[in-house]
Amino acid sequence: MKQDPNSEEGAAERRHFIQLEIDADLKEGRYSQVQTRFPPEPNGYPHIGHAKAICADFGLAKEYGGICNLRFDDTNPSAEEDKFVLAIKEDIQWLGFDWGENLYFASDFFEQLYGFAQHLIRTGFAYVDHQDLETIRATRGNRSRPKDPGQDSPYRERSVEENLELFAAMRNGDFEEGECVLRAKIDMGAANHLLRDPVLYRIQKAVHHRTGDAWKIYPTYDMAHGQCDALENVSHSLCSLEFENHRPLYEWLLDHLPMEHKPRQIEFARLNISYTVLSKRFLKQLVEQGLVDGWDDPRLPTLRGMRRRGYTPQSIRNFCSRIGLARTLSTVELGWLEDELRKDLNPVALRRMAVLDPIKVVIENLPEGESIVCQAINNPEDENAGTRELNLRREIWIEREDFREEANRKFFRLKTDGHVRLRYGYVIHCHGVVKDEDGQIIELRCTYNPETGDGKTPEGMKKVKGIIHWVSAEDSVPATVHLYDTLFTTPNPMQDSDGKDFVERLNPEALVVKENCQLERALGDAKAGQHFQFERTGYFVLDPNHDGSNGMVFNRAVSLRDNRPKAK
RNA sequence: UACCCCAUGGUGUAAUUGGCAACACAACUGGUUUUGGUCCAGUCAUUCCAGGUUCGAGUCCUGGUGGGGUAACCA
Repeated sequence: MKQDPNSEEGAAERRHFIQLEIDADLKEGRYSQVQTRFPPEPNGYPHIGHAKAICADFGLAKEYGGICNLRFDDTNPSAEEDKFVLAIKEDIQWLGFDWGENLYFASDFFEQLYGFAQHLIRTGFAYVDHQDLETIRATRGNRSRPKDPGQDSPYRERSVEENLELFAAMRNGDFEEGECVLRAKIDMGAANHLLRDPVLYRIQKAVHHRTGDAWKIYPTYDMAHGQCDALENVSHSLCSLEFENHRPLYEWLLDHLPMEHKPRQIEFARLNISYTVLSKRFLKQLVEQGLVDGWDDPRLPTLRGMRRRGYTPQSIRNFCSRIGLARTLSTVELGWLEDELRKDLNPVALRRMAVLDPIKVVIENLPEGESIVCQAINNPEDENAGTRELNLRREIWIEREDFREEANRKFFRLKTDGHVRLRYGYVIHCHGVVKDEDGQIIELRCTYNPETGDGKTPEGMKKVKGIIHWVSAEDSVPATVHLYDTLFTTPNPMQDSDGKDFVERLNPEALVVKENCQLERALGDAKAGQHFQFERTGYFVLDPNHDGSNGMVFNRAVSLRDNRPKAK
């Protein structure tokens, strides 16, 4: 068996910068084992961008024989909900990763984090500030003159006792939201503005999805994240590049707190994919404005959307391994995702015939009531998949686009007075076209050549190049098929600077519904989530959201690669 | 504007840490094929620019240019 150097198994050869850093840390004894964590905030549904992080966090832990925790970063109760905790867990498991016993919530650490804050106050590194939000922002630095130092808060030099008392009062609910915050006392002149006395705790009286109203104050990201990492014994805390300038603060807090264990933050570039958006904000907009049918719409790059569309966990993992991990901003071609799915499905998906846009063909020399049994191969990539029988009958369906009254040489399917082979069947000849009053073709009159079974070309006959799929009318199962295309019409919908809203770049043909499809009989007992290759049209999955009460609905996960030259 | 980060083919990543620019995808050409699929073979870059160090620079240094992130009581 040939090994793909980009597959999960073969990836050992090429090491990305994080692997090299971990190698060095292990070699120099900075850490004795690798411990990572995936830290989502439960405020939305994961998408393919999260899959990159999940694969990195869980994948690296596995590779080094370590552990990866799942930690919910639930420090902002007004944004978070329990349903997202469930959804995130579900998606991670679907992707094929398992946190086992290692499930944490930042909210589990609230008491300890409170103690850390008291420690900072006692050591003179934190104070309660009564200035309002605008004042704090303004005094941290002038945006047009960022080099000027900020101004100290008038409350900056309060006594330890007073700060301790006020902080306890904050916790107790004695203050209203916005009345005061706890700030770190670092350096109001720091070049990195994040170090200009950042806010550590703020008052929020919202109900937390796990701790209810037990807390009136909540730690900020900076106060919570690194400390949770440390408490969980995380060695390598991976995050995206936007947290880069939080790293000095991450380290400052760890250095000023009584911690023996110091995790290390390493940032990598987040994922961009052409023709789609990977930003929670914009995805949310599409869902809320009803521009797509919910978070699991197969057009969306959400994990639940992709799952419903027919993407496999393996294909997504292979994709993540193929794109690698780096600090360079990049946009991956959407085609890679499709490619990985085809690669995953091609060896295993059973072949079936399905006519998506049917046109009737009458085979005149095949009498009514008679049928010819044809042996069809279930999967040419897998002998063990066996064969099935198809009945060729007088009336069959073929694809409307497989017939042209006139066409150039590059079109080698059926033409008037031309020949084409029915897959696993016989060569037919078209000698008549029946149209309705509007000129629409409603039927083709053909004859079949009995000498052409089993792919044979009789002596003296020109070999027929075109082969098309078909379904016998009497045996067919009607169905609806959803065809998907890119969500947007341009590769960088968010970056185009033509002044238009990205919504205007939505692709109206991202979903095309085909309602009168005719499937071969074997598809009648397809199970939800089962993948098929419809010959010549793509890979399809039975939509799990349709129970079959209104007929079957198949989603096209991805088309077959299409190399056809443009035929006229 | 300030701080930080990044720059290798159409795309994404490599380059034994200073030693013949590699892999995959796409594209193009051909071959095989009862799927215009799969599979097979071939073609496709003087590493953003300018200097410098060196026998030797994609890699190190200096200066540009371009792109990105941040400047929240979100994460």
